[in-house]
Amino acid sequence: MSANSRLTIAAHALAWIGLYQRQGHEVATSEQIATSANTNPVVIRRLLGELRRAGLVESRRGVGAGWSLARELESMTLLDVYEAVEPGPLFAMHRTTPDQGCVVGYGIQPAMQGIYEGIEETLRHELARVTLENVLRDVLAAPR
Amino acid sequence: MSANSRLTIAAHALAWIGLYQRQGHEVATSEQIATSANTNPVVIRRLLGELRRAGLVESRRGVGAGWSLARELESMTLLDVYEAVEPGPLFAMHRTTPDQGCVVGYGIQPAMQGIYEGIEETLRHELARVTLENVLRDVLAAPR
DNA sequence: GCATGTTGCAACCTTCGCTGTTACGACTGG
DNA sequence: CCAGTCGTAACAGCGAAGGTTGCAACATGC
Repeated sequence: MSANSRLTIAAHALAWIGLYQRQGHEVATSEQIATSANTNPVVIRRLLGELRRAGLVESRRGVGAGWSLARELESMTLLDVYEAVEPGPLFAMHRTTPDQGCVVGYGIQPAMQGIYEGIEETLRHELARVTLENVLRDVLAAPR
Repeated sequence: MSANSRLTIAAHALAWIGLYQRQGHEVATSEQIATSANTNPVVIRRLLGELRRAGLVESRRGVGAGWSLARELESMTLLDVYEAVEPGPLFAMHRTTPDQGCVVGYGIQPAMQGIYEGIEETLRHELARVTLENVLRDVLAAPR
């Protein structure tokens, strides 16, 4: 599976904003987050833009602008983040329609569809069990 | 997540070989399977080669050559197939090391690693619950 | 009202993995 | 020896994602 770091970076950004706000700051800039994540500010803005559409963060413009949480970290789960930044299904069907004249070619897609749906439902359930507060706690618990 | 059809095609190929053998044939050719899956025989050979390394199928060369199952479909699970054809982890870390001088940058990777491992374990458990016999049954159960 | 700092967003390049395709050697049964 | 099939390398095409640059939009302070 072509591994995708979008969920990781998004969690990183949310944890960073959350911690920064607890230290008394109002807003965090994409520049600061990008430095922590060692990437480009535009990448962060793109990701946070998707999180904003999902109602997880807010942004201000102008001088003293930046990003802030729209909800408490306790009320955000990895599922919220996952659905905000990962569009498609986990497993894909054939890129071209299989031979509908063949018994297997005809039945394989509905069969796999049903199986995959169950598995993705379980995945979503697991993601929903982890809040961003859990993530931040784990981050701060890392041994020096 | 960039969706990947490898697991789907591999399951298709195994179901096809299994059904073909039940119809009294000894071996299936990559050409036949490719026709059913509407793709190129080389793609099938590559995938089946990985399944052979995992001990799920066997191949013969020479005249009358082709592929056969190494085990019964009942004893193969989607987890076996998944591990044979999907190399990496489901979720990736940052492509570049985050800022180790930042608390979040320092702790984020171990934190996410632990979370992801739990989730992937659950995913593997779900995949292990589905046998290729289940898949073939679902395939044949598709309404006409 | 102007300077400043930041977001919003488009455009483009690079990289990477997968698929598709061609080609050809290796192998084996007849 | 011939024919059919696997085994595998090589390469092109595609799409997703990240990285980068550039610039307009915006809000705040002076």
